[in-house]
Amino acid sequence: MTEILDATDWAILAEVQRDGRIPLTELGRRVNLSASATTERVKRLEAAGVITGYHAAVDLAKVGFPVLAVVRLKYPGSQHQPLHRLLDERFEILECLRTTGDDCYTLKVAAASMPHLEQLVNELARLGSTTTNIVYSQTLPYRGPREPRV
Amino acid sequence: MTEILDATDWAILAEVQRDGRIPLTELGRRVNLSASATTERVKRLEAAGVITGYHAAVDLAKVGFPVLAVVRLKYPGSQHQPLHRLLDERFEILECLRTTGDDCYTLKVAAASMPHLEQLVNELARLGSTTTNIVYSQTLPYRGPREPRV
DNA sequence: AAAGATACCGGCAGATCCACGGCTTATAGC
DNA sequence: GCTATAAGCCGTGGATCTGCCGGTATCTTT
Repeated sequence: MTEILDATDWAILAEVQRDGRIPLTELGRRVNLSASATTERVKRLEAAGVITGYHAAVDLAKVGFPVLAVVRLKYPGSQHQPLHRLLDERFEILECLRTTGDDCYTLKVAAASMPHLEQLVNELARLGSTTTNIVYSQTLPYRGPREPRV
Repeated sequence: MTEILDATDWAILAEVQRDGRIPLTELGRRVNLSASATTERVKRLEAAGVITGYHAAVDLAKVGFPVLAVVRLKYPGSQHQPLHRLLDERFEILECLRTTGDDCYTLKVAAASMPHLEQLVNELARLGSTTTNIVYSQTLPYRGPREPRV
């Protein structure tokens, strides 16, 4: 892996990010490559760690978590174990980013109801001071990276 | 669709969220179902919109975006078109949530370098006042929902 | 008790994946 | 200029998986 991606690699990434289950022959058709050449490209991208996996996306509301919130957590000391334990226990915490700035962590939390969210925030508030924002809507659902303009 | 998920459905969701390319026969083996029964379950989940798609995950740093930041945007008026145009144009914006609270939008932004991030924040700052936090690390990368404790 | 609905299983035809060897092009060294 | 090596691509064939079919067991409905 020359650590550089050409236009074909980016085209492959765009397709598999859009549809992770696209057959290799169809993928090859879209990027103008044979199926076997496409296979080699994909395997190389996987082996290099560029593609880290394939995952199904699940509608949170449809599985009983209609409430989504962003919680920022300001940590007084440097005790990280309690947070990690909470991440292990509370599956309602979907994502956790450690950031610069006044708030050390930014969390994405799913809840079944407002009381449920309140309870989750209470648990987080035992670790530090929290700031909670409810998500109205995903204006832009997560999308992966694209090829930069040249 | 009875609009309710049983334990087997949740087991299927857990597996396909972990590995979106798992063959149906192997999936069936893991959830103690035949391949055809598994197929029907998965199709039902897809048709009901519970599973919204399958996507490859890409390592941002490996494709040239080592800098990740959370930008909160406070919007003075209610002009949403400029933001939507920016979302269409700037693929470096990976996600955008509209939230309650002082800051109307929370964005996740990927950049190739600090100057690049600065430029992106400058563009966002033309729309409103911004608060930017650089992401040190993904303490917990996004994980999907799990079955609630009963 | 019979009819219907639901969920499951097994089997088969067709599609897909995967590993192999051969072909072409690019590069380096002599 | 020529050869050796490597990288990338292609086509093929066997193994696997998927999609569709009918059949069975359980539960509900009438």
